[in-house]
Amino acid sequence: MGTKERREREKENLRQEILDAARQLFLKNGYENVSMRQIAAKIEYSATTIYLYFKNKSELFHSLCEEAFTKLEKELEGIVKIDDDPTHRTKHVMGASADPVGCLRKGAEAYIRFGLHYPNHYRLLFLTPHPEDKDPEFQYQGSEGEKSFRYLLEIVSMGVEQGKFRKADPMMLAQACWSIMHGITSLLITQMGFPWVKREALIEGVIETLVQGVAR
Amino acid sequence: MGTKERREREKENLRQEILDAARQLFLKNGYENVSMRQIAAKIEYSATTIYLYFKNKSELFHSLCEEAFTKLEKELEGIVKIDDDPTHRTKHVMGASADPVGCLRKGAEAYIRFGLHYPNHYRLLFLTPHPEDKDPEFQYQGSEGEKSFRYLLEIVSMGVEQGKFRKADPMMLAQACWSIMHGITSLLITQMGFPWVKREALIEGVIETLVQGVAR
DNA sequence: CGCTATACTTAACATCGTTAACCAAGTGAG
DNA sequence: CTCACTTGGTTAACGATGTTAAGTATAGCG
Repeated sequence: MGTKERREREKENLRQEILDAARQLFLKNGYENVSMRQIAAKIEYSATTIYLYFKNKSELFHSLCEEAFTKLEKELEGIVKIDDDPTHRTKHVMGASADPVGCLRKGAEAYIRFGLHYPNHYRLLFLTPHPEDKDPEFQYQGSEGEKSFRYLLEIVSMGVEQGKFRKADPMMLAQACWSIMHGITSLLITQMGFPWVKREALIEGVIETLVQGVAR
Repeated sequence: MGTKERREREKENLRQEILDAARQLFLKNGYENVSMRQIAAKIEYSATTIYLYFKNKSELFHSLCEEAFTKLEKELEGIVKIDDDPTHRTKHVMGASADPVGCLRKGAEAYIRFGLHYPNHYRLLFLTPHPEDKDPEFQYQGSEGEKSFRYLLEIVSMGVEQGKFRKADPMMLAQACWSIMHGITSLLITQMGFPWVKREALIEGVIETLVQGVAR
């Protein structure tokens, strides 16, 4: 009677194959330049088969986004340890003696490197307009993206609390920090024709500006 | 014998009509969501006529970009006055007594407001990938975008020179500043579903971080 | 008047995302 | 065992895209 489960397993297999093929193509060519037919060809199925597993191209894309966010989250997890209480009402950083400035610096570095290492993923996550994000249907809460942001928020909160960061609303400050990290990451990805100074120096310069800007 | 000139004039007229129609549509719907046929319909010509005036959709789009950059340039011009010498070898800001910190603050504010006021223009300029930007054919020098950046570079150079900004390569610092301005602008445009704090407070916070970060 | 260059259009191509209709194979019931 | 139904896949098609090739009307000049 394991036939039902076998079917289930095979279905999940194909789903993964689609995701793998789509990820490869999206990463190489970018969202706009890969068609459903190309993805289908890569796994040797007909194009319409994909629609049996994903509502449309956008949903397929979003699945990969969540995946990318998880990757980013893992990356940040190594830098800050968060202890999430079961009520989901408060969170606190492990080790009150941790260094917010150092965390911010390393977190920013990790974030930027992540974006530059997976430029197409990053593009998908933050540079491609998602029309449905305005829909009430779409909710940010609980998404993988939210979790990543919480890490940053924790660092900033701690910094403000310890008096090491400029006195300001932590949420506002965290969003400001994010926008700064995002600025350099996205520009380096999209504006490849611009005559940038040496990349390492620029990244270091931005991070320095960020840290100097929020620390007191 | 003015017929030749009249023809010329009429041709230029239609070119402008195309640009006007395209601008309106691009601004309302974004690059990807407007077709050559739609533009053509708006001016009541056939789609192929556009190709007599512009090589393709991308070139049409680039023309509008230059236009948008000019707008931004004008905006910045009001804040900083630049005196460009004819040799194009050196530039210097008028009034050595000018305040770099104040200029940076006002410049950043103008930049961000520009992006938020013309979100689709901004998207076209900085958020849409331009494949041809990697081609050697495309050169950044002399473009309208370069001129805008030069304003920023001048402010920063002056700041460093006067010892009011952190001691660092002015070009690097200017690029860092730009990336910070761009970060908040682009995120506010693209991530409309994110639970931002009050917009004014956030912008103020980012600018404050920027200024604190580069000033010494 | 007739020729030619100009300005524009229609038709077509290849490709896109997506839907509808179809088909073959496996499952379960009588 | 057989018949109906479900499952998982296909082919064909629709409307739309950017772009090119071929055709047409018109206006100006000899």
